[in-house]
Amino acid sequence: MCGRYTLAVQLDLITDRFLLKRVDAKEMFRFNIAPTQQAPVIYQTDSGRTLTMMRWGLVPFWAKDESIGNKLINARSETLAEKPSFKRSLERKRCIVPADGFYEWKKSTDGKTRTPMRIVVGQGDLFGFAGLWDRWKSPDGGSVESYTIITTEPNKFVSSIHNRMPVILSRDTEAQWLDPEITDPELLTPLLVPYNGEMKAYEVSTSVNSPSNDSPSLIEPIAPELL
DNA sequence: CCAGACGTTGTT
DNA sequence: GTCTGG
DNA sequence: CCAGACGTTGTT
DNA sequence: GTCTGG
Repeated sequence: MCGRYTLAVQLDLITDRFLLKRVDAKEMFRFNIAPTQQAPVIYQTDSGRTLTMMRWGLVPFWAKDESIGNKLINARSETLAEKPSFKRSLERKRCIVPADGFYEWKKSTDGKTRTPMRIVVGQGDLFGFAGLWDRWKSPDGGSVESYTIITTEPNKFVSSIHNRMPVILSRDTEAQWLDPEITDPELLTPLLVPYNGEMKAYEVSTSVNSPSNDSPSLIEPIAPELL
């Protein structure tokens, strides 16, 4: 599944790649985005595609407190249309989560050790995860925007590393995913399929294990060869 | 009817 | 072992 | 996802 | 808010 990812690119590149109309975020380079942290998310507004910072871990609008978000960091594509926590966001609050890589921990055959791998698309291209978001009003009057990343079964490449993978939207389905006119789950879930383009993966340092680490060295290959 | 949960991954 | 926090 | 805590009474 | 279980 997807519990860590990277976004180490210039904001201009994100703006160009996703045709953004508004950018409500500062320049940043992230090498270890972890649940509960703030990260950039793209969603559709009246004025066009907007990028804004949200908390990773969905807090549905009806939640009594924020803590439910700690559990809702992923949503299974196979069932999200039926889940109370995701159903409404699927219809009305879909988003794209920009990234340039994600981490999966590959278990050794004996199951005793887990090796972090960084997986990238193409030649390390910028891409978008399929996500859902929501806005939660806190008792003190503030509001919290949060998101979750949708998962699916792995494609052939990722299956050698892990048994789930995040949904990476193909470029030509991104507009449909963000289109507010589309609200029928039957039209949306077919977009949530395993990525079918080229991917690469390489081993990285276990320094990535700790969410408090976030430096360029985390994405350096520690083994000389790409898979 | 009301009360209580609302999730995933991974492991067994 | 299981839950919480980042 | 992984890391780190997991508790109470009482005192500062 | 909405669904499931008692």
